[in-house]
Amino acid sequence: MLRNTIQKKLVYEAVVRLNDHPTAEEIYKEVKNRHTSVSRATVYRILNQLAEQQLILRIQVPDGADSFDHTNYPHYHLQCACCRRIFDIQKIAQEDIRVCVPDTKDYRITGYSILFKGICKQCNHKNTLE
Amino acid sequence: MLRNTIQKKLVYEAVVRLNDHPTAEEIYKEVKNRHTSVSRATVYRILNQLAEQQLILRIQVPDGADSFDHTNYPHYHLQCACCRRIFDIQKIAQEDIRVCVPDTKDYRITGYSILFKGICKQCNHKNTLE
DNA sequence: CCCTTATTAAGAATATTTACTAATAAAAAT
DNA sequence: ATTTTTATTAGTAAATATTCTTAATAAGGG
Repeated sequence: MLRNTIQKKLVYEAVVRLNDHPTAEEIYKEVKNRHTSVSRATVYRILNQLAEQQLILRIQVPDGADSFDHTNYPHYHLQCACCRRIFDIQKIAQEDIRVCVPDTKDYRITGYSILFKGICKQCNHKNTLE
Repeated sequence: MLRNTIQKKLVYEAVVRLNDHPTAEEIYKEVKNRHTSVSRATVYRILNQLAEQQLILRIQVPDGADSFDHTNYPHYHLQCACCRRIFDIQKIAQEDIRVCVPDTKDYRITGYSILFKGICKQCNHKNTLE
């Protein structure tokens, strides 16, 4: 059975506190600030465990380390091609991505991970010259 | 300007030949079979270049190396939770994932990458006990 | 309180990818 | 066709990201 440890509490709280889609390394540093002895491997293992339990969400990023997100409400993510950061974007509730693939008796679809690509608000406005 | 080299031809042909979503390492080995002197770094660089040109597609996989795919026709990908392999799944043409996020003047969406999770045909049938 | 065993710290190891450098070769210019 | 320019390459080192290993610790059931 899973045990509740100080380390798990610290990692989860760090993900919630850093609500800017932190990487494992950033979470490690944040945890380290409060509890110096925590090991990097422990943070990685706990992040995997929390993602497995769906208490947090793992975001695959094409160029670099995975990001993590506190899943408080359903939303998508956008990676800015310009500044490379990850942003939340709204979800239209009634639309579900699963309607985009046909039903079948062969395979079963249980979920998906999606990352939108584009230009964020700041970079978009910055590049508009006027 | 980009140059056409033997190495690029070999890498592209290997991706087309290995139509099973090979990793960079698998592509490297396939290329190596035909042209021993090709370097691993060259294969990685060319794969990045081809993906940039959208001649091939990069598939981000949560547990391991990226996969690549010869983009002959539009389709999605499914990773089997059981055997971990990547499979093609059909796309319903008239449905577009972009309708799932609202329009806005703030950010711009130029694309997305998606990976469905589930159970593939073989694993699904194998686990059905009868 | 004791026992079982999940969890941990620390660092080594692995996996994946990119950077570096001198040599090579594609294709533009002559 | 020859020269020139510079993108590309092989080979290796290095960087990055993550997991494994091991002995020690501690959570939580009995």
